Amino acid sequence: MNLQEGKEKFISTWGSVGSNWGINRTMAQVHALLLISNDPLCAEEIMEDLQISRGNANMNIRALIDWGLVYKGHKPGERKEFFTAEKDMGEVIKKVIEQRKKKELEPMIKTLDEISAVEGLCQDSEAFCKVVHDIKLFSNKANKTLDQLIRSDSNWFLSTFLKMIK
Amino acid sequence: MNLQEGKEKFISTWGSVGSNWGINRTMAQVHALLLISNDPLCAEEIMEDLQISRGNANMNIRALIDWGLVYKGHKPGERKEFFTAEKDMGEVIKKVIEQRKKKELEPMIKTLDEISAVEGLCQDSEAFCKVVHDIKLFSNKANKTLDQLIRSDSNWFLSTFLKMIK
DNA sequence: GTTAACTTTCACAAGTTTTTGAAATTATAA
DNA sequence: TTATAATTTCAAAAACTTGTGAAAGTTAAC
Repeated sequence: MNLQEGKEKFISTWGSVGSNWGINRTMAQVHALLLISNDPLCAEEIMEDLQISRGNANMNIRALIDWGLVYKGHKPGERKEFFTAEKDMGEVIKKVIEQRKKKELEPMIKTLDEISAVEGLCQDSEAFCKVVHDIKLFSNKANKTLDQLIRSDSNWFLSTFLKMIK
Repeated sequence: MNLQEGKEKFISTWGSVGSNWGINRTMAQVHALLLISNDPLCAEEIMEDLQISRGNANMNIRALIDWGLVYKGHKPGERKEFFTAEKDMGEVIKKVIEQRKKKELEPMIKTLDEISAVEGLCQDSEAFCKVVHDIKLFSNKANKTLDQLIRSDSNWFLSTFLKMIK
């Protein structure tokens, strides 16, 4: 495998990993391309490199910026925008967690609270009562911890995280 | 909200949570239905309750059994199979982690190792070299830790996990 | 062994998500 | 300003995923 093949492999692997984390394939590929690029790239270069349409490139770059995984920049005298990836993996993980927390965990907690409030839940269905209780317990703790992680400094976060997981 | 509405809400919420964890919507709904049921259910009952076809029910029950999230059982004198969900949330989390580790983390580690072996990687592209190194570091540690979690007793796992995340 | 109840399979249908490309909009260098 | 390079939008197309139902395959009670 040479450098070029390595880059292609990295981009496609990161693409499929991403799609298991709520980041669509192209979005993750754009991120991967920027991650391994020494210099900022413009939309044109991204389209060219990944062989995708202008609209697709734009949408996914925009989404990456929303997630805080890509930054927009300019070069003096140039009109077009140049993009850079967040390369600090601690930050990348934090940003992804933040999005998933907001989209998944928080709505689930809200729903579980509503369900817990149902009259006679625990009289009528023992299994249901217990499951709701267990998941609530778990997700509330997870929610608090993730908040702390998100708030923490990224170096501290990654090193603690790596230590924590041994 | 009454009990019935609560159940429906739980099933649909669990369905959408699941789909962010590599479990398709129907598969997660079947799991949810079995989770909150006091007694084992047969295919017919699941089809009826979730209003899905026989084929669909069968495929998803099968997949849940493969993942270890649902168990097959029999009632004396009855020919058909009855299904029960794994209700220990520690086990549920372990099983999901196990699958994702196998499908995502392991292939990624393999690819990163191949890429690291590329001649002159670090001479030719500093950014690429650094990113591959960082991700390798992180994913190898994560891999080892997840192995330990998967191997550990589920009560120990959940309580440690809850403590760990504060 | 026969039969009927139950499970599995699979080609096709329906639903969902992603991508395209051309037109509309915006922004800036001259 | 004006010309034009660059970005954004969006409806339609393509690709992908999931679901259906009827037919084929199994299995166990009799």
